[in-house]
Amino acid sequence: MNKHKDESAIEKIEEAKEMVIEAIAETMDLYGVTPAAGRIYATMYFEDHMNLDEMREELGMSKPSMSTNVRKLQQIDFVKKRFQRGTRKHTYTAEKDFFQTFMAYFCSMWEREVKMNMDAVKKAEPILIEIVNDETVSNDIREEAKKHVALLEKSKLYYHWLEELVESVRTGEIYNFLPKPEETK
Amino acid sequence: MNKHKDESAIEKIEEAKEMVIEAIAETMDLYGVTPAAGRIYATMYFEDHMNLDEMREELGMSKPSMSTNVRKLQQIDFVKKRFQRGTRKHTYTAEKDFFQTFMAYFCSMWEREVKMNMDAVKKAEPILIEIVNDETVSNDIREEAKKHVALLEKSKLYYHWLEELVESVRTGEIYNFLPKPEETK
DNA sequence: AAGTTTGTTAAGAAAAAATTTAACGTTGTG
DNA sequence: CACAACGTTAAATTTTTTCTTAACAAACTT
Repeated sequence: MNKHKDESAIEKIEEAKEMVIEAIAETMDLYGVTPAAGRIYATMYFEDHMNLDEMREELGMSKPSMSTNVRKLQQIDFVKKRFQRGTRKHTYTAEKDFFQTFMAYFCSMWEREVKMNMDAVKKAEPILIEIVNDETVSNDIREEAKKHVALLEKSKLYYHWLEELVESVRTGEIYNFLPKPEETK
Repeated sequence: MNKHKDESAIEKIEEAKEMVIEAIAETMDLYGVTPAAGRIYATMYFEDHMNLDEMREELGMSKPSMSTNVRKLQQIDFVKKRFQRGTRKHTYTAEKDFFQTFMAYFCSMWEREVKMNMDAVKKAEPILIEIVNDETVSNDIREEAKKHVALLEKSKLYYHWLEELVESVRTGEIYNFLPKPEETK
């Protein structure tokens, strides 16, 4: 229990953390955030809770930059605000369960994809179908419209499947098919 | 079959296509490409095949811009180069099967996430474990290291799960659990 | 073999995004 | 009630990314 040993140990812990932090930050572009936001999340990942000033100090960013980045992380449910009465100094906690972050992010993105594209398809398809059924229009044009309708029909199958994927992730049903691995004790 | 009718029909087809193109382009940020690249893909989606000049004309972009954007789309397997002997004018086809694009993109991204983070964990964890087992180090420091080890252990469970998800998407096994919807005929 | 067409690379310009400093509102504190 | 602390917004700067013009290399044509 000598002081020198302790200092060296602390250094090693920082080194180990830094490796993981860098990896997380680098792969977090998949979740649509900048490396800076990734670093913030990864830093919080190793802490129970932090406030903006602690993060600013740790990462050397300005306060507004922290503020906006943390908000982005909250929007994708990677970070939650911890409620604390009697003080204005908010603290934040990182979601440390990656199953949770996976679900939150991809479900919301996939849902958005389904909604936006299905909305467009629902508006576009009737227009095309009307042309297909209009016998006063040249055949080759009607054929083209028909091809497009077939394409949209096929795309709808995918969007429905994606909807079901979202549902099974949300409910946890997917873990019946792909069980979470056991913790080796 | 009069000319006026045909012209109006062509206009309507363009209008319908435009709706879908816009939606696809807008949601394609999920796949890490710019709106411009999204527009290119979405435009090709309605065509059998196109060459760079046709796209440039359609979208009013410069040739180098087309070239780089199409390359990006090829990298994520949304677009394939069509082999054609005897001419230098390459033509490209969009992958129209969204199940395919889903698989190509997410599997490759998830694999990258697993690899990078697992590599980091494999390097960082032994360092932490050494500290945990070092009895000459203060208890509170060892406790901290222990907490981090537990965190990394938990993350490994997720990465293993993600690996299996990739595998089941690649093999198509996932469709046993979540069948592709039937085409309504 | 010279000329033309096609696609890519290089360099510069334009556009977009992120970051910082400064100012502001809000809320707890003395 | 005035002051201080905290977080957000606004405006301006810097940085990064994207796009365009221009020059280039490769390969087909005649």
